[in-house]
Amino acid sequence: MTQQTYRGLRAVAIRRLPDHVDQEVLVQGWLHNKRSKGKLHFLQIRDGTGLVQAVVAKGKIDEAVFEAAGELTQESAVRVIGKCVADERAPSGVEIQPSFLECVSKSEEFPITKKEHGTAFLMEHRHLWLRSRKQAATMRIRNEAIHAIRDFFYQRDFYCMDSPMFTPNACEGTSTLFQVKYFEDQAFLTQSGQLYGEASAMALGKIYVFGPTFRAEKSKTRRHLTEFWMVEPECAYYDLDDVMALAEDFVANIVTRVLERCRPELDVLERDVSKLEPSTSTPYPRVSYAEAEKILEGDETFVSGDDFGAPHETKIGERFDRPVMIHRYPAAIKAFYMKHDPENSDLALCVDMIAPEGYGEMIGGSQREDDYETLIGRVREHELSEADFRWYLDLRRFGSVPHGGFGLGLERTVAWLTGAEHLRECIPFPRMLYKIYP
RNA sequence: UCCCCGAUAGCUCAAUGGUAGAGCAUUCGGCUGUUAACCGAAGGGUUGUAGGUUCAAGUCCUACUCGGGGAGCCA
Repeated sequence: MTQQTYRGLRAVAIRRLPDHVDQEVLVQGWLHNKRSKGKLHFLQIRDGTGLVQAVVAKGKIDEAVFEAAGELTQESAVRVIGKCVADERAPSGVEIQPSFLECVSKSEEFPITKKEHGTAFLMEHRHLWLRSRKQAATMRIRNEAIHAIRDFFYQRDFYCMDSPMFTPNACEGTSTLFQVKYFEDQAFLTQSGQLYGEASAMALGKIYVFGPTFRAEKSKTRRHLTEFWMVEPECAYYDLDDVMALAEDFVANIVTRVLERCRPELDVLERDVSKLEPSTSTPYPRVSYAEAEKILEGDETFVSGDDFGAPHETKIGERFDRPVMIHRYPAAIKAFYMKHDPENSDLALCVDMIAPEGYGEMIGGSQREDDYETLIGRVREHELSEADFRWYLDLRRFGSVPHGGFGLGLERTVAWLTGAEHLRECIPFPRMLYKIYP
């Protein structure tokens, strides 16, 4: 048995139809929309790979089939066999002239119609919203970005070394974590795989962690999710300059790949690709925290020495046509594991990459503290549990080397690539503050 | 946690304190090249909940509930 062949024909993906012009094809999908004009029905059929129209003409097909086509409702499942022909009048350049049409399953009245809907309504119907053109296009771009990420690391001899989702303690001790019951004990959902990534890098040299991360912060903005995907490369024998070089190569590679392979999707999303093109080439601009501060001169909302807020990042990001890397923040506002600048111990050897067009912080990274005594001092200063960090401190006892890495937020990257208004459109089923349905 | 905005037909929205309306969706009719097709007709409402002001409240006031955006935090 197979569903992939029917009446002697193998199903063709709609995206591949231009390769099958003047052939008899089988298309299996759903009715996206129908435009009926008397003795002519235009059926817009989608199958997840694309959209094609089938033209059902009275007199050229069984009367019963013509009638049935007229009764198809939006999102009914349909199977069509017919000749694939090129026609200028067809939206996709090709169309199908059916000789056979079967309604596999008639759809009830579909909640998402051709007119506009509010986001609250659409999110409530996320499971159905994913069928719409723009949402599907966004998901295909997300897919391409994921493959670009894995290929980038594979080609450079990085090993995928995923970190656990369950952790016994907070990684950084800063953000709020989700608590879960772990048999008789308490555990947390990971907020970063980095510390485990460091252990993996000491084992395999260059590694990356790629998985979901969880933040219980009560953030309620278009730039936040409580569950999101993060890629975290970590490399032995890397300093801050190496980390920044890797970060810009990495992002430029993703942008280039998406521009090469996702033009139809970017068109559907009406993304202005000229805004992305500069980001395909490196180097990316690098400014120190001190230099970034000067850009904000005169901004009364900014306090020197503090971290940049979202509006400040936007303001700095707008100065450049591609992502900008801000490095060497005051160590006081950064995590305990970051190495301090030997030239100014008040600064951390860290970098944030800010996306253009106000998409915010895409990457956060640093060179890590590799000296045992210094690190244990920091653990104490931050009042973290030495016992919990025993294994992490061990990494500095057994052949410690300079190392570093960064974390890239997948959804923020996809949001920037697609020009999405909300991060929640960049993941199939977003988890947000108080929102866990569907 | 704090600040701002909103809630009217299945959906998106309109309605000077005075008879609650349109487009889409649905149903019926028309149309052989539609591009969110179009044209004609029909059904569809306890205006988020509870109070209050008023001769009269969708509209003004109070509280609550739910939703949206932003701040902080970060990817």
